[in-house]
Amino acid sequence: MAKGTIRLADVAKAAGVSQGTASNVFSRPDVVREEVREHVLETAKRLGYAGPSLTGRLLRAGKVNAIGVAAVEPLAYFFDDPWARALLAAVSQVCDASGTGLALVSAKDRQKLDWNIKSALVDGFILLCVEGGEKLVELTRERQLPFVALALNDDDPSIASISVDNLGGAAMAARHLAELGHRRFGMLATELSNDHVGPVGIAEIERAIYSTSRDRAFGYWRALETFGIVREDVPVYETINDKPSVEAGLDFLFSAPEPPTAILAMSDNIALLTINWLRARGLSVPQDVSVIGFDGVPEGGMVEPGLTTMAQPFAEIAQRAVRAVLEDAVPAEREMIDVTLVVRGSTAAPKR
Amino acid sequence: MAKGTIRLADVAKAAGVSQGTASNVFSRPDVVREEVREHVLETAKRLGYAGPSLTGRLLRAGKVNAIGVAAVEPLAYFFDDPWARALLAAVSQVCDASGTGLALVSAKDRQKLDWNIKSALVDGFILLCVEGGEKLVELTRERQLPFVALALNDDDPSIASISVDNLGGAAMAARHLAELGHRRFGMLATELSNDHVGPVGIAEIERAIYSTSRDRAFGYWRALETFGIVREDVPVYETINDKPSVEAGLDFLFSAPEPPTAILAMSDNIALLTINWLRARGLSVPQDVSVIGFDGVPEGGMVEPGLTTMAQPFAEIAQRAVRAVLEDAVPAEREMIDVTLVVRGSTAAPKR
DNA sequence: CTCATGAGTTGAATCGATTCAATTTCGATG
DNA sequence: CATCGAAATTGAATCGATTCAACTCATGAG
Repeated sequence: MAKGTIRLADVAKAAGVSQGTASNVFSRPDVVREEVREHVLETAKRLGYAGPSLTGRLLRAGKVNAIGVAAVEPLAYFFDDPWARALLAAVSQVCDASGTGLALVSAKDRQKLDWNIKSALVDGFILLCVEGGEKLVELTRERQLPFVALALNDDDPSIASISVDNLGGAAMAARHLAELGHRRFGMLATELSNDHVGPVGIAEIERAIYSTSRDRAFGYWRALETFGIVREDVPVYETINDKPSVEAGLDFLFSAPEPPTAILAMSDNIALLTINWLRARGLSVPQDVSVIGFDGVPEGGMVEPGLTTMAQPFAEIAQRAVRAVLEDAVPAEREMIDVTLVVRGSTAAPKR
Repeated sequence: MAKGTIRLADVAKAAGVSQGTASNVFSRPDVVREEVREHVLETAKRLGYAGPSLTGRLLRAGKVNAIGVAAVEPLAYFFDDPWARALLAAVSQVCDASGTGLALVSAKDRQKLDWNIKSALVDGFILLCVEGGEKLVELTRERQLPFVALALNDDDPSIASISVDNLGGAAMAARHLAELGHRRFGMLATELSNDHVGPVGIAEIERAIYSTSRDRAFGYWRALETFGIVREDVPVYETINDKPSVEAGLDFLFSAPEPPTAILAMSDNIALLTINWLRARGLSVPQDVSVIGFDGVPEGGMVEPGLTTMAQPFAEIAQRAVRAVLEDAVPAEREMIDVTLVVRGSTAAPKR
């Protein structure tokens, strides 16, 4: 019938009311007389009006009612990486509850990421700064929208960020194992520097560019030292959080004359890979080797034996992050959140 | 300096050019003289202009450059359910490549879903119709945007939909096991009707409201019958694709006097739960019992033994779905996609 | 009978960019 | 030197709703 699509103005005219009233029928129905409202609604239906156009509404309102989650990774990362998934599941729950939309923004190469961030229809961003965090922050800043950075490897106080207590958490993890009686440890690290995989020394860790990994290492060391174990005695292997590098790390750690009885894994991902590797070698967990992870991803509770780990309170992190974005995060706000020790089956006293 | 935020008009005025030119600087830079362009760009930067407002641009363009993926499930479903994840990972890859944004839309209760679909800023929808598909389609229709339904349990030809060949795939799965020599089967079904869990008879399957499950059952039967196995001899247990109901189903199947040597699972999820259950009972897979799944989720390749399954070509499905939405799906288009048998370690010849 | 009250309605201004026909500028050509 | 065409620029209309001050019209009080 109509030449183009039906506009609010068309409905208003057809129903014989002003555009203002027609608008109210949809966005503030209580203010218009029931009789009129029904008539307008009916007219709208008759005309096949699809409801107020969002863009029109947006233009005036200036709010999209959605937040974006961004990372310097391909989009699929959000569905593949366990940590990202756990976090997003939590974020989506908060969004669900508050009626906020969720848009995924990402790209591995800078060019595209730039464009994606520039053109995402959102009111603010949650930044997953696992890698390339500064780039991401920089790009997002230009957009002049509120944002909050998660897991940022940077202490710039002008960036609103939420992170977990890596130092304290790692210390708690190491203490747990030491208290069980372990004395020979091996550490499997997440990224410390760019493009490096392999055994690393103390000096390299101290000047690591990724503070998350560095803090976790420091935390492990600090706790172990109270048990008389010095850093020099704890071999460390840097992985890139994937299967090949973790297995290489395990080959390295277990080729030592006195292999470790406990593995300090800086992520649950690494820990889970470790358990599989040990199993395949005929080593049983936790009888032969104890393994502790970090993050508290749901997968850790679904394997046998369950993974002992330092759990991040994903729900709380998500809650705060979303709120911060929605309420226009105070830029100087830096929050630190505690992790909790979750003891499951992958840790026990050493054999003898 | 400016009272509010900087608009394009402000930049134009400050740079001493018309608004039209200023607009061109950003959206069609090639058309404006380099000299002028640089001057405007510089002015914009000086003023702290955040780039053309998306809403303003949108209003004119009428395109958001993003698609929504919707399901009648809580948002977290997209990150928790293996099938949804595999699919979304594939969809996101396509989106990434084509520079299309991705928005997640969902809600368990109808009220909210309605609102979410109405207010999602997208150019079209991909509908995950695992459950409550008709509701979803109905709601989406009102929005008058292109959409394509995946895994729709309905044969309405007026709905653009893409689905896999459940019948043929299931037949291939059953044939694979029968050719290995299996003769005693047990079937663990995904939902056939609403709110029912437990053993089901042939008649109930024939009048199942979910065609996906029904077709898979028919497919299994068809193949088995060519091996002389009649449907009456294949016990079927209807699950709701979660751990408790699957375990109840296994209790049922294996309490028979002659327990099955092969399990036909209608989803990889069920198959994986089955393998765990069997393991816990001291039954080894595939020596004691063979298990075949359906879907081809990545998890199936990461467990030991690997899961034999009928793999959906997620990448292809995603590709077609996204294209259909972006190119305004011809409503009468119904596509059927083949699944392929992926043989891994969970199936083998029966013991003797 | 008048006036205040308030619910309901109207119409025009507004949000911020894009677009396109019209106009100006400039260089090249006959 | 006049003229033509291409390139660059301008200005106004436009997208589709929301908002708010102003207005209408009953109703009830004084």
